[in-house]
Amino acid sequence: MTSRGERTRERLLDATRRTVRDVGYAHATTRAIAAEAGVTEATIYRHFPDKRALFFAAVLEQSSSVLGELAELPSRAGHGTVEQNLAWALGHLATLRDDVLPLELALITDPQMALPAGVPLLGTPGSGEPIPGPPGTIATYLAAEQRLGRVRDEIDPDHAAVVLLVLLFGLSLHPRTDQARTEAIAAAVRVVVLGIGT
Amino acid sequence: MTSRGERTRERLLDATRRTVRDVGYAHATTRAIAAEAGVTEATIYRHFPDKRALFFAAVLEQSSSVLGELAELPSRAGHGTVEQNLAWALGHLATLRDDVLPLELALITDPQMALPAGVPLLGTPGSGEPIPGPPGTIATYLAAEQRLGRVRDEIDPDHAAVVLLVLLFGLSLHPRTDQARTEAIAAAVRVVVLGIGT
Amino acid sequence: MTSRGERTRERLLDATRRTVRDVGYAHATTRAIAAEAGVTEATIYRHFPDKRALFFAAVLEQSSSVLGELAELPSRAGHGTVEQNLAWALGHLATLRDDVLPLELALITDPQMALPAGVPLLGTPGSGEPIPGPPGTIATYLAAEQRLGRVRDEIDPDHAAVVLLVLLFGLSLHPRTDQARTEAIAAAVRVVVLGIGT
Amino acid sequence: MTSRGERTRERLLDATRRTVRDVGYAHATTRAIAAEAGVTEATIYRHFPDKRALFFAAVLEQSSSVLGELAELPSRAGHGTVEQNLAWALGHLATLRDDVLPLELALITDPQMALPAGVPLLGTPGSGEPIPGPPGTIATYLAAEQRLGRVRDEIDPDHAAVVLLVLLFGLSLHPRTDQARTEAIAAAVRVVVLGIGT
DNA sequence: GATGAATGAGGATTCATTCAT
DNA sequence: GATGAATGAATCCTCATTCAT
Repeated sequence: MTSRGERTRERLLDATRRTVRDVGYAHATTRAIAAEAGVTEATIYRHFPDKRALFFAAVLEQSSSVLGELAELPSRAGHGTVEQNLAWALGHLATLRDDVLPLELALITDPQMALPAGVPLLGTPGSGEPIPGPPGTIATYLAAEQRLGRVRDEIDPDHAAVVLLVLLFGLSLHPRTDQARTEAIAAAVRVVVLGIGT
Repeated sequence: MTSRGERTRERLLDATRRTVRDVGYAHATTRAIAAEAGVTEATIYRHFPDKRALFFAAVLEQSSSVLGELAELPSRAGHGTVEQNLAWALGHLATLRDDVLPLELALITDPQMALPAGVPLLGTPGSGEPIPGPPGTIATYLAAEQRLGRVRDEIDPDHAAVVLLVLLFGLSLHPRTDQARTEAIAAAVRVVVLGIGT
Repeated sequence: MTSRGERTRERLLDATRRTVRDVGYAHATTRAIAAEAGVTEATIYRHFPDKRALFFAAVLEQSSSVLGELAELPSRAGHGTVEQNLAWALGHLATLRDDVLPLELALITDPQMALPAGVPLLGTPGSGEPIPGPPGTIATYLAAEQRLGRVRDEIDPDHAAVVLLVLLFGLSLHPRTDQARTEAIAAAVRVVVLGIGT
Repeated sequence: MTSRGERTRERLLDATRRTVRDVGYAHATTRAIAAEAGVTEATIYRHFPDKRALFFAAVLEQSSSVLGELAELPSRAGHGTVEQNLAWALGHLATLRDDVLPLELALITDPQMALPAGVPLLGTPGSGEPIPGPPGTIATYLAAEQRLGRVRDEIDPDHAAVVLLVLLFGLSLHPRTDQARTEAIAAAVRVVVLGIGT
């Protein structure tokens, strides 16, 4: 039985995501968010220490559920086709991107906006250690498929994972219907799996 | 002979790009830009109707020169390897991205910030008409290579072009040294050209 | 047998004095005080109608005990030296000042903050009627000493009392250790008793 | 020929002093000051980096002229009576106090409000080095009189100077007419010069 | 008796923009 | 052609206070 505070907090997180989606990060002011949530600006500050914390919470909450499901990707190695599995994974992540992208962009764009530990959605390959988050999960999957002979030996799983995620990232920037996006993702995945060259 | 006004205008455009690069779009205020250019804020409004116009001008000016050089890509079809040509094209575009990306992101992120006609840096495939700007140029090149049998028949040049550009876009988000970036681009292009699958 | 309410009230008064002393009047918010007392802000309003009332109570409570002891000063006339007696009185009042000064200053400084009747810590001489509070007590003492020939005839006891209190007030503004303060008071009293001139 | 900016700056400083005097430091908001000066709040920030700077400027400007005149006090040693000279000096400083006191109190009261170097109106004796500002000037004067035999040998000039200033400080807290204040100062000075004891 | 949640009014500060000079 | 001065609107955030539980 969620208390009143719980519910307000949730309403604020929802309102934050909605507002950012609708008017863009730059115009997602505390005023706008409070109005969208049907509370006063001051209420925001009863639940979050400041605006940044509100935004991060809005992202993290949304991320964790999606990322949880993504974790099963490596166990799909050997089942279905590589193309299907990757399309499934990226399609999955795409739903996350819609809510998370604007903030991610703000994080990337704004040097003042430092990340709190965690949330490495894009990740950096080549650093040696196992990469956490989506890049790592996808790389692990690709390595598994490589062992099964369903992915070329020349491919570096880490690099390929980043290619795929970056692809998704870019595709997310084009607003589309869900239907169209699924297809766009499928097409892009096919290009990467097949390769362009003969 | 460039008049004083010309020179001031140029200084403002430079200052705009520099400021956005350094402090991020969100903090690229008229004050900061004017200071960087060594003029007063009021001077901005002598040369541009408002802040948006200043930013668009800053992007367009930078773009046109780079895009001009890109135009020769299709004529490279059949010469060198496909991988080399694509790496060259993307490497070329990457220099542009550095100056232009933050603003592009702002444009994409901020609904209030509508594009003035033109400047389709990413482009949308599947709309039928010939696509202008980089996506079109790359698609044209890929189609030419396809006719020469150096690109698979199953590939849709428009889709593939977007994949490549989006890839570049994503890679631009990871700040790196020029050296490292060139390699990252090369690696990504190889993945796409070879394909992941066996 | 102090009830829970009594104890909470006392904790609030303590917390108020402590908070004002530590962070200054301007930053002694209801939030800070409640936190210091280990209760919720709302609890304050269960015990006091508003913030002003809390502050006044915090001062009055502290004052009354000290002022009670000061009342015996006049009866010291003729005993010890004048200098000793005055140093004792001012030293006594100094302990009060520490807790009360910041609020006194706020009262003096802030026109909106009207005094509730009573609490005339400094008092105004020359108004004819017997002066209540410390100024009156000290004036009474000085008059008694005057009659005993231990204080000059030319001295107006009322004026001299204010001089002494104002002195104390001023000395209180310099934060010092207890030790150092006692000495400072003694030195100041000596100056006033001896006189500067030859 | 004072420029428009000069005049506005002056108006702001005036408005600051007036506002603090009228509504107290706590209620001297940027809004109130701007209104009093007949400008917008934003105008304040064209002339001063922040509120603190505005307040300090308002004090310093007022102080410097008065303090300049005080500098001639030591040269009065030997002329007139000690009592007259001290009354003149304190009377002089009193005019300053009216404008400066509320801010001084704020400075003293608010731990967060650090002084920018300078403006040591009260000063701390006993630190050995020559004391700057009013305390130092008065101490210098007293020492000079001491050498002339017009001030007791037992008196420590530094301590006595602080006593006098602190006296003034305290007296300033009682709002009075100029007439009444001059008399109060004279009476207080007489008490200190004569001494209470026989 | 006390709390957690909510709020309205107001705080200092910044921004893009205008205009007289 | 450029500037110094000014502004209105908006920003994030805080405070004293209220009320249902």
